[in-house]
Amino acid sequence: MELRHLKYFMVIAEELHFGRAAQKLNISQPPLSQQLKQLENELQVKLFHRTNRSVEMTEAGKVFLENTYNLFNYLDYACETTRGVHRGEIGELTLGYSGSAVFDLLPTIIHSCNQHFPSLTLDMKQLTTSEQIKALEERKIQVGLLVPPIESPNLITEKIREEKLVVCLPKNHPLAQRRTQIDASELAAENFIMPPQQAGYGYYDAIKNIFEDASFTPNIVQTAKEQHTMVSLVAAGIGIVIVPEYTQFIKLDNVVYLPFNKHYPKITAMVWHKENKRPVVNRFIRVVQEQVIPRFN
Amino acid sequence: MELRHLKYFMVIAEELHFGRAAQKLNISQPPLSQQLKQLENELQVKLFHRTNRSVEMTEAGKVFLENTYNLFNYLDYACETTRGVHRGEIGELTLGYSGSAVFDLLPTIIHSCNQHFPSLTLDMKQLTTSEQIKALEERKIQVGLLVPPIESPNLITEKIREEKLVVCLPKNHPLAQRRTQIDASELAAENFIMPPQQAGYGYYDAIKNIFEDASFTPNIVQTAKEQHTMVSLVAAGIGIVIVPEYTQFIKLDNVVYLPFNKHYPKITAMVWHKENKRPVVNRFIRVVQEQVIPRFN
DNA sequence: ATTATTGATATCTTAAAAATATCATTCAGG
DNA sequence: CCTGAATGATATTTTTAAGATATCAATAAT
Repeated sequence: MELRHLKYFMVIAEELHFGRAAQKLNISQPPLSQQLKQLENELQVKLFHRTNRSVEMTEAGKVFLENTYNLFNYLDYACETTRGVHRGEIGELTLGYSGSAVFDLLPTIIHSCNQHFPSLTLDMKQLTTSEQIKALEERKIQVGLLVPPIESPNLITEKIREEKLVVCLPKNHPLAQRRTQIDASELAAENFIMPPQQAGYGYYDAIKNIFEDASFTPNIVQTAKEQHTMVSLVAAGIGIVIVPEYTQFIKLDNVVYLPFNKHYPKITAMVWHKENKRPVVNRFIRVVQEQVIPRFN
Repeated sequence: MELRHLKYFMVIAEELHFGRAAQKLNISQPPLSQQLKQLENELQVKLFHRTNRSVEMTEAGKVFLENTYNLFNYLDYACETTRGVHRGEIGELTLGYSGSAVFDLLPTIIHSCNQHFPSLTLDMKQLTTSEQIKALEERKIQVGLLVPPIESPNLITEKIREEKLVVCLPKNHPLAQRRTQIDASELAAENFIMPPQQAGYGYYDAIKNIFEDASFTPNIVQTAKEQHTMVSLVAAGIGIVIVPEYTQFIKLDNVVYLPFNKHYPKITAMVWHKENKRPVVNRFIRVVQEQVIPRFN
């Protein structure tokens, strides 16, 4: 059985006339009779009662016709879905993101995808930069939002935005009263909370760069992975912490955020695997490039 | 696109190797490559990534494979259903029946069909004999259970069973005290309730036959279509009525049923259209012939 | 009785599927 | 770095089967 047989059968069923059906199919009548006969032989079912004067459907024919229509509809649907996947318009991908993307970047991406990429199913996983690099290599996630630099030669990095680093300190801290810009050297004597180095070099190095700029070696009293944790430790008076500016969305009663008098940037980048073969991933990247990155620059 | 393309695609997807897939399909490798290429061209979608060393599915290919499996499953189902309809194993029909079939015949038929014809959907309509004949001619019902004789040359009749006619009279009637067999002539002076003649000749004639046998002209005071109605009228003292024996299932406090001292039969028959083309109808008739009729004889 | 209509059949033609032979690329092993 | 095995693609020929033409048989309308 081939789809040709089914197509011919449908047209005969529409016309109930072999001659007209053949015309509609741009073939002559005899092969049409033959093809239908083949179909009936294979099914072992007569699909039409036919005398030399008239054609009418059998009960079984009616049922088979119904099913044939469904089959072709399903085939159309299957082809369209497949094309959609090919063009990257349909599909799912897993996005890794570091904590600092939660406040503004992630909502913007989700919103843009809802608008420009409605048939994307976006799974999301919060991971540190190093976890993301591993996950990208292992194809557990397809795209990561993290803090560069990254080493891997298999991964492509594209900068999304730059955040200023700010200092977060308890409200009752002497510097907090000033409510003005801070010079890094003023922090020389402080106790610092730091992100763990193994979570990723980018953020860690951006902070270390500040210390180098101010020429002092910080006194590190605690490490913490999550932004929330770090800010809570500040509130508890354990020490102070340098965070990207959007962490200011975390508002606690007894912490304040103050800017530096110099621009210390922390970069957030989108990263993906060089040898990606999934169209949906390429399209997602394009949507971020075209819709999201411009809003942050 | 033809089913051949899809079959080939599935085997390539299974093997991920053109040579082995071709072997499995009993064709050589080059035509397999070509057919797949045709499919990909028609879809405008690459279904496999292939280097000269390896074959792997694309995202779109995976989706199309899934759909292809579904398509073939559906096709199998469609063919099986169609064959079932052809053999008369699947389908629905409408059965007409006269009131007197309700008590024993109809339940037996339903039970037999549930057992021996489970995928039959049986619609049922209570109709008089004449209504059934009309409905059979108009193909509104496919089989009827009625009281012969019938005239139409297009209809085939087969006797199912014979019932004795009995007389139904009020408990306080003088004859009711006897509780023995009645001679028809004893009823000469009674008031009679009769079925309307236009409901069908069979039952009416069977009763008329009794009057002729006893050589009197009955005094008809009322007509009624339904057995229930007739018996209720007897209970109300309007008159007496002659009914088939299974009407005794209708038990009212102040009516009794008495047999005749002669056998006055009423026949119930199965009737269907001579030019029936629906396999399900033939099969139903066969089930009744083989399963139901023997139980009543 | 005659003719037009309609699906089936027989035979021939053509298109396309499949086979054969060969090529290009790549990777393994020396 | 070369050689050979593995593998999918390409070119060409062969075979299969779809389709065309001519014709028939049966039926219904005139």
